Amino acid sequence: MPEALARKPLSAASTPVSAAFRPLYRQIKDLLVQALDRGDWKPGEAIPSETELALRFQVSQGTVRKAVDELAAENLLLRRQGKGTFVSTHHEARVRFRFLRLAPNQGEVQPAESQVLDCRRVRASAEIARVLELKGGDPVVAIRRLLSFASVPTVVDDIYLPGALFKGLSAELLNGYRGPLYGFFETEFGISMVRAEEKVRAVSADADISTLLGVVQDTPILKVDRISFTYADRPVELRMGHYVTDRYHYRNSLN
Amino acid sequence: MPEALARKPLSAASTPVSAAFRPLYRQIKDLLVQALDRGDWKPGEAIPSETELALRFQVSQGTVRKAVDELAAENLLLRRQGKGTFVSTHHEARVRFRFLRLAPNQGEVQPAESQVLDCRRVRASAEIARVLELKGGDPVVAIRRLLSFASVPTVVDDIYLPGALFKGLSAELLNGYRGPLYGFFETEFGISMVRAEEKVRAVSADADISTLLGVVQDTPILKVDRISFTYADRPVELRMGHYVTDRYHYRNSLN
DNA sequence: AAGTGGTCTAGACCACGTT
DNA sequence: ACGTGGTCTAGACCACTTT
Repeated sequence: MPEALARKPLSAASTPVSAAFRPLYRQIKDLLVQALDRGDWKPGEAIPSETELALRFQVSQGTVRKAVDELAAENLLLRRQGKGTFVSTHHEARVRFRFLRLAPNQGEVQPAESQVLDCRRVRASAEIARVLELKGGDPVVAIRRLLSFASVPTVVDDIYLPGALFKGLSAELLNGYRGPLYGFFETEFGISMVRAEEKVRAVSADADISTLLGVVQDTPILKVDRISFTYADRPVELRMGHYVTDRYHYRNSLN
Repeated sequence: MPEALARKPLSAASTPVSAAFRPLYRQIKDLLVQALDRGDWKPGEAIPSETELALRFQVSQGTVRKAVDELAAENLLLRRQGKGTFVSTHHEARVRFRFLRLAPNQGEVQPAESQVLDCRRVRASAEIARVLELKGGDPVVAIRRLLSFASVPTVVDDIYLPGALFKGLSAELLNGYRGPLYGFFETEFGISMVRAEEKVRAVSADADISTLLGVVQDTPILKVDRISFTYADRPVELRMGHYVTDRYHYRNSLN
């Protein structure tokens, strides 16, 4: 990790043009993200203490604090008073909750049962290549899975992953794993999902989907198209979800 | 505005039990929210400067800063370097964007044309009373409106408001107003929508809705049930939206 | 030049969890 | 008792906007 930071980036002598002014704490934030991206500290682990980081970067503790504050606000880090600051992991209900917006109309959230129906390696279509920032024809892993709650089929997900990042991924591996998919990706492939964008639409269930979900054809289905990003805002997953929303709904907060 | 703040709330002598420890900046934050709720400063106006507030509350500027930081993060306030800190208003595209999640599949966001179809005063059903924290039978304003983009009908909203807060609201008034509904509520009734919770489902268009939206019956419709809250987390609007999502989608970010 | 928010520092002390 | 994050302070200086 580099030590000396520019306190006056791009504004030394003649040009006080601060068009690209970048505060110290933001530079430190970037360095921390890079470290996370490199895997210097694994999900679930503690990062060095604030005083330690302050020493390392040669800035005051308050400056490190502000960088960490922002990363905690973005949910990349998790602060726990008295214990330390930890790398977020999908092996926590709290994080999982942010990525599964489906909630029951009544009662408590049930754990989902996941069943992988298909997992094959294919070549990226133009559309998928564009979204995942690959070249057309690049290898891609295509997964179809069914999520059930209390044995009621509720979600069919079609998932596309860059083949280069998920070598050796198979239906057997996936079905042998208990727990959230993103937790699996994290521990088995070192890929942390950090953020996602979703587009939600109402569509009709086609023959395929209606069969899998056990509903009559043309039942209204909530279609959720998701692009997930890892640390440096690199897209690493395209997911098309089909939700039955008679007993469940997609929850959202507007702030 | 009260001046003296408890620096050690509920933990004076014998019991250092900080079960209810409340930092200074949070107390100040609460005072600021109360002031906003009272309407001490109107949407769009500047609040006093940080140094002014620090003086007023008898704390350091940094403590005021932290309170304002949180309110800015929650979008109640808007900081503008060199100019001041302003009360958020729905008369800004930036704020409106947060509350209208519908975006076109292609092209830029168009301004919506709003047409109020109905506005009447009714008595709250048990369900509506529960959500709006009223008594069953309390007066409620019921509005039905149609949103169109480039003359294409796209959204039907059924809106319910507490009658006591929206006296004199009528279809004429509503239709005479250009701009976002929440901006209208803000300037005409002093009600600021600050936060909302939504539940999204896929349903079939019934006869009513399909006619209004110009689609065939049983077309899949995105149904968006929203509860909006004003400053002290008081619910002040129940809204049931019906979106046609062939050319538009509901966008969302997972962080 | 003056006023605003934004950054950075250094230090004191508190709350929380672990040893 | 110790180490962690959390709060609060006071002061210096920077960046941005307006006068």
